[in-house]
Amino acid sequence: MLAISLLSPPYATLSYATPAWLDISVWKCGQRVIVPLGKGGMLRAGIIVSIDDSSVKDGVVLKECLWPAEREPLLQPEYLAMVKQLALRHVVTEGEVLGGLLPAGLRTTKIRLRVLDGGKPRTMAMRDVANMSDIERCSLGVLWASNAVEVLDSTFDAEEQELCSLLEDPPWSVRPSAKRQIEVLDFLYDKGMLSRKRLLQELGSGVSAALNTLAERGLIRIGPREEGTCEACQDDDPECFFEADEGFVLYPEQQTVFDEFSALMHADGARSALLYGITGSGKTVVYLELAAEALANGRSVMLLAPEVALACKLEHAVHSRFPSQDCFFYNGYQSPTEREKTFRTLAERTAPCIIVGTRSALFLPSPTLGLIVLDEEHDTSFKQDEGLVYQAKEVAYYRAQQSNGLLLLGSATPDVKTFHAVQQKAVSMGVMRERAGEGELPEVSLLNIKNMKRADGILAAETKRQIRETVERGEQVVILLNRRGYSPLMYCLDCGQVARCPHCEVGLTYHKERERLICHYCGYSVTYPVVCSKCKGLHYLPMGEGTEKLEEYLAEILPPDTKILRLDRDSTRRPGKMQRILDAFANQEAQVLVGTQMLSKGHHFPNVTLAVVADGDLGLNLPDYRAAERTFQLLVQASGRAGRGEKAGRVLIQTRDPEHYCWQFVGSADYDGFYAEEIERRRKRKYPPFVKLALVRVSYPLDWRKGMEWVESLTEIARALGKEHNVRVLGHTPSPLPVLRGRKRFQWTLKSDGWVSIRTLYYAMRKAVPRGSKLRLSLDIDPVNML
DNA sequence: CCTATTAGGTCC
DNA sequence: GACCTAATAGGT
Repeated sequence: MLAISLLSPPYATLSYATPAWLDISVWKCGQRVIVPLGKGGMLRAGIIVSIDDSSVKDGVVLKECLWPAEREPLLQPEYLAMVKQLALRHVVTEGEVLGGLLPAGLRTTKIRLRVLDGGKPRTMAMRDVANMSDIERCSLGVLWASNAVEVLDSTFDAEEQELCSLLEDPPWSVRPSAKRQIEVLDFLYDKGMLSRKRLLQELGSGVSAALNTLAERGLIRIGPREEGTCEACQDDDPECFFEADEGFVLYPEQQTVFDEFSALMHADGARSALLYGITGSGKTVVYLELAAEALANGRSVMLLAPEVALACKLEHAVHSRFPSQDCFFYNGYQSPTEREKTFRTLAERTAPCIIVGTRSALFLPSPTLGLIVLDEEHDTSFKQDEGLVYQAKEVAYYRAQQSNGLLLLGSATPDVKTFHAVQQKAVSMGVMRERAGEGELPEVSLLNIKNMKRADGILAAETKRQIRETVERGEQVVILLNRRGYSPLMYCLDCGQVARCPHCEVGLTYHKERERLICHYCGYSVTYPVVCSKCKGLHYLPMGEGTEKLEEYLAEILPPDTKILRLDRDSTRRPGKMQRILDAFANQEAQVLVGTQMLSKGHHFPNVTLAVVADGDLGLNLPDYRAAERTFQLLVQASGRAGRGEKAGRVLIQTRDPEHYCWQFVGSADYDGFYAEEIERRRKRKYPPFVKLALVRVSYPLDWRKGMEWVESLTEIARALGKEHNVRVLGHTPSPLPVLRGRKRFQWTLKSDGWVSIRTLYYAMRKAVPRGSKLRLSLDIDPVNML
């Protein structure tokens, strides 16, 4: 009997009989197989998770497993153990975990068998095999046993390989009457690079002609991805100053830390360590030297960064340091084909190698890992909170432990939880407090803008003066504003109504370049001007500012020949665009760079002497116990942007809340001080790491009248069980975004001493909801994003 | 009383 | 997710 986890709905683990048409030795744990499901005999792909002869409960007649999708199993027992662990932890099925982890090509039933029995080669789909008589299947089984049948993997349609990407930014240079073309362009702008197939699927096959026209006129490119180029940086990174083929001379501080960690890596048992090094202290060099050591011991290395661009930098560094070493690059933005290829290659590989990528790379099968590095470990991107929920740090910890390797977390502003673990002696720590280059830490000053009127715009007079002076000196300025678009609120001048998203009840953001109002939560958009839903008026007053407006405003107040660049999600839609903007700024083609927080991470501009944080409080008012931590981390990272060259840098932070406790520490980048204060607050208010905290989210369609009843009865269940299991249940409360994508949303906050009781409670709540209900329930263990 | 729609439950 | 079945509303 085979226990098989299905890789698509219902994602259950079901038992199947071993069929007569194949020898029992064909079936192996971790193997991909094709099975029938339901009365219609639909086909599903699954993974064998165990093989035994225990029986199922009475009345269930086992179906037979149809055919293996491969001869040797894709997944090793350790991998399956990890999947099981994740499923238990997040109270989901193994099928849901596997379905969320495997590249699309490894989850499909669309494989074909090729029969080479001496006659004319035949190929057949799995459907054909299912329709055969038992006798035919048996003879096919004989051929399989004699290796006369091979599996042809779902060669994706040619259309799947034709990737469409934009070559221009909005506004589009097409006739306004070309509705189809505009539809395609807007869609690509929103979703990024897409295959022709998906495009036709989503927009209807009617857009086919529009696609061709656009390609001909050079507005889009259709074709396979160019080999060897990566999404984020299309050419060589100017910062790759690593000498090929030899190690570095480490600074004394780096050497000390390296020696400590190297000893740790060779020790036995579970080991995790924190590399606490200020910005510019040269953490990457330490990672690479440790990697060299792991490889020398015949063990593989994983290097993970919070986002693609940073992972890309790491990859360049790896290539320079280890020119002849196999290095695999993996991230969620690669095409399914590309990801599948890497997954398969690594599943078979036994020789040590280096894997570089973002959080999703953590789920690649790999040869025994000696070292896993999470750079910028405090970054919230390491948590996936949509679809399959996981915290990369925990998965990394598990994998490191499983393979007896070292987990190394690196940051200048560690996660409070991680630092607490260091204090508890659960994690070792190495400290680097010196900048490896010349640069001195910048001088940080706060600017109180509490009394500034809205009409004055977002920059205080003093800020404007400093920006102007810096530009006039021929130096560069970086300005951070965590709000993209032109203006986040549009007031109707006739009735005072704010333009809102019909699906989410949040204000629509005006994007001037595209002449559109856009919902930043669900992507809904309408062309501007639009009639007011209440009074049918057409006159709006844009209130508040986003990066687009700030860029425009700066052009007005700065000398006319000043070049200004903008870096946010809108200006970087096209592949390679982000790198081009960063390069242009690094080459001093512009004096000012305006951007959202994507700018604060890891980039390095020697001539920047002033960094301005336009709205320092933006994060502080979020309904999240980590608001202060987040703000502190962001601002210290941002401060690191100024003064990385020879000239001294200054950082100017505008705030309406200068009394807040986090500012005194931001100024001197005093992490230790901040930590001491923050941990005391958490102890007093009973927040993690002193309790386990989870969020149960629920949502239902706006028009479903029974929804509220259900939520109320779930609260009762939670309360009753909470008392019994010593879990504090707060809620139900409307989510911070009470309506999203046309669904009403509520949440419960659960606090407890242990995860087990929280899971028990959630499990009971979910059991109360019938499957297939309009109610969607999900558990977020240790949420990173309270929205 | 018949049929179109929908809510609930199962899939091994 | 797709499909089957039972329950229900709405129409004749």
